[in-house]
Amino acid sequence: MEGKREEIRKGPWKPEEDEILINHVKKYGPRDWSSIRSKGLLQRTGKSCRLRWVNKLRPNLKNGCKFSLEEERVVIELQSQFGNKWARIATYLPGRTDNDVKNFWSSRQKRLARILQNSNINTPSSSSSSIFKSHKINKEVPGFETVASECQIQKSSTESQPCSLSHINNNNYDTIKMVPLPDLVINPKLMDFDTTTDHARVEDLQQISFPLVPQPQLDITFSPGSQELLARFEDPYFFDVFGPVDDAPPELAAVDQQPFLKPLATCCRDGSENPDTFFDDFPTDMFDQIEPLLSPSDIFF
DNA sequence: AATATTTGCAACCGCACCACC
DNA sequence: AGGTGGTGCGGTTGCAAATAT
Repeated sequence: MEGKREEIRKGPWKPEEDEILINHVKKYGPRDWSSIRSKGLLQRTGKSCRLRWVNKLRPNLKNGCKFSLEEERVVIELQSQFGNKWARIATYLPGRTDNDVKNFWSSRQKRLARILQNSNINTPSSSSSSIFKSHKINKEVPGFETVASECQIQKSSTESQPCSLSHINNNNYDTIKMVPLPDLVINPKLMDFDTTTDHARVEDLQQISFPLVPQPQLDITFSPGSQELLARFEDPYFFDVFGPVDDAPPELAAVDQQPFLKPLATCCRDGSENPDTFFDDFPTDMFDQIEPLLSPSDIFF
């Protein structure tokens, strides 16, 4: 029937459709998307064609390749500057689309939220995997809408010390910038974790890179929620979540000569090496009862 | 090994903006 | 000035793959 022929196709693209789209772009350039359908080449909307081209078919895309450390750093920094302007942020990342950046950020937010979640259930027994049993984060999770202060710790010295927030502050790190938000959220750059133990290791802390995200230094007035979480840093059991660190290896002393940022590797379709991200070693069940992270832009702009 | 759960990503939707008529 | 179509953007959803139990 005639109506049937006019039906608009949705869903995953077939290779044949991709080919038609590519040929169209070769002939006419990446424009006139609607004409693809009006010419009967594809039963896709112009919008759908454009999206397919921009996100998957365009040359030089880094499809199927994890964000490198440098890319992560750029996204974090630009997101703090521009907010959720994914298209704009993507222009700073060759081979990445706004969709890539958006998806990356979304995943990151969930991970961060879960880290925080775990930190919220901090009891001596809380590090058991049963308590850490993970769940998909969604809007049904109580408190999901609320967020918090961001705690950013910058490393500058490397003395091996028993670790609590105060120790980090006094001995291992020069500054702790607290950015007031409704609740408290730990900056992802804060810690890396031993996947076999659910524990953060001091050596990991020492090697984490700390992108310099420009943020205003503010007088701190914590919300009750933030104060509560901050108090947990002083709680002797707090690091049951992040792991014991007072048995840090002596070789830590040598770490301070290491660059903060690991060398970058190029990433790509050809399968070349891509460095692990900060989150690679996070146990998947680290976060629970999450609260989402507000972007700095939500707070300052 | 089978099943359940989580994660990452591709694609869609609704809205906004702009150019053209 | 207002209507229409094309395009771009950000948010959301659904599904397949990966991972956990």
